[in-house]
Amino acid sequence: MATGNASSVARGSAPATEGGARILVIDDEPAIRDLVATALRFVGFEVQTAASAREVLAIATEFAPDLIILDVMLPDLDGFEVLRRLRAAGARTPVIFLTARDEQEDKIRGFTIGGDDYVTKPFSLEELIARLRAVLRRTRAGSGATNGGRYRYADLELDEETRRVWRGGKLIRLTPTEFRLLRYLLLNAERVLSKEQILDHVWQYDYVGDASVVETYISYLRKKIDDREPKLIQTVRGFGYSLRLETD
Amino acid sequence: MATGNASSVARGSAPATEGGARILVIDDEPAIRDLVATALRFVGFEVQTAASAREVLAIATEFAPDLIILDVMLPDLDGFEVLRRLRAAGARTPVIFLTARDEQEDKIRGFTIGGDDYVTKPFSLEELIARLRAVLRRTRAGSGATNGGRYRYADLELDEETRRVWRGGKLIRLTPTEFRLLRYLLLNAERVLSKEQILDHVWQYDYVGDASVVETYISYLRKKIDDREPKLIQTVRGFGYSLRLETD
DNA sequence: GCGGTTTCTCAGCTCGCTCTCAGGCATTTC
DNA sequence: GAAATGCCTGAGAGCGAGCTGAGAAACCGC
Repeated sequence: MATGNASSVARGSAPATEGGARILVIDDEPAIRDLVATALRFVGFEVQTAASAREVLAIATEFAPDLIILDVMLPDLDGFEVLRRLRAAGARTPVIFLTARDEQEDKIRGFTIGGDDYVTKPFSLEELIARLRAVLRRTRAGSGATNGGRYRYADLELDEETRRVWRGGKLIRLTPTEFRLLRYLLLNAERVLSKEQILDHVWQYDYVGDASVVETYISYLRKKIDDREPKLIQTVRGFGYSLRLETD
Repeated sequence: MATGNASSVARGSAPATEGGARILVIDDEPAIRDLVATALRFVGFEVQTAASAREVLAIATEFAPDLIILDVMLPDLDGFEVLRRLRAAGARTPVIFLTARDEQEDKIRGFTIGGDDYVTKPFSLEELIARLRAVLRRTRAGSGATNGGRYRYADLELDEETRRVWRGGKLIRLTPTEFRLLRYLLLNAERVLSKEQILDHVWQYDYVGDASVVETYISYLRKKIDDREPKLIQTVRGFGYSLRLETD
């Protein structure tokens, strides 16, 4: 089988629902801003960034984003105030807040009500993107038959809302990390993913430690979902892993 | 065995009855107005808002809402007066009053003899939405087979009108908070709900304190309704809780 | 006001989850 | 064939999420 053929897979990591939705990312730390922006662009979103609250309202009008990712702690204005002004201006654009774990919970609460949501730093890209898709799915509801955050490959199935996973119709219990890992593999089915890529997406961005955890978790997943034929998780020696049917 | 299809409940947070009913929300506090509007939109209602009594009559004609949520204390006119004028103008639109706990309750009672109702601030969204559905159900009666605010999952049953709960035909006594929590879980059966989501919906909007109360109440509920097989309340470690049969 | 109920906090405990590490197997390279 | 490298997996340490009992505080009905 030809190497470098993984890219022939059109589906890749951008489910049809993406449709090049526009995302506005606001964070004053360039590292985070770029990390998020790059990751989002890579999976097919159109991304605009800003470093301060001041710019948000103007850009929000001009760029007309479908969703805003907004750091709570900004140098000039507090994220909640930004949301309030947005809403006051009549904008319904859903917002996902980025927040440190212990920034007053009570203030953050109250944002899982509408389409809005929040993600605590440090996060994993997988988790952020999953949340983002969930919000987009919800706010677009009514546009009819959305697949409801359900992903499939061969006889493997994953449901985002109920966080359940089936292999051949049989329910499988996964731990949080196993779930994120499998979701990442599934969304990138047939692609070869390096251990570093996997670490970058599935683990929190501040994770320090080597990539051997990935091996361990692949092993866990294999025991749980790949204990039967046909095997779905393939090792690509020297490169990484891939979720696919080995057709040769 | 059919995977996870035990639910007779219209899943998701928007029961079929909603049918995009139009709700007009009047409150002068932007925070409350937005909170309610967002939550209602999210569960599938069409929402219009206003900040003062003056606007009500005009909008009520133009927007033709199916229900009005009306703060009693408004800067310009008192909510009762608004209702009086509405009725005088021939409008039958049902009203739910929002009122502080100690605004003369007797006065309120006098005004809620029709299809109307009232909710005291601070309220929980769960409670407001439940009341609202109840009023709509009543005023729409005659349109035939409404399920009468009765929700079911497996052998668990909850009656909105009588506030009663059965497990396997046996009546269970629940405290108010336990009831709201169970209702929220039931209306979102099979979904995984985070503790924060639960707090936002089931507890009063001004609750400050951490999410560990949720754990306590889950524990209470388990003792009362889940003291037998099959277990219905599932912990999804690292995410939250879910009401469902674990079919494995 | 009083007794009972309900709500919420807290601390101790348990157990699940995460991650490290080491020895073994497989594959590649020399 | 031997050595080197890459990957697999079992064992186990450490941590922290979640469970629950106890009790303080608030609330309610009379």
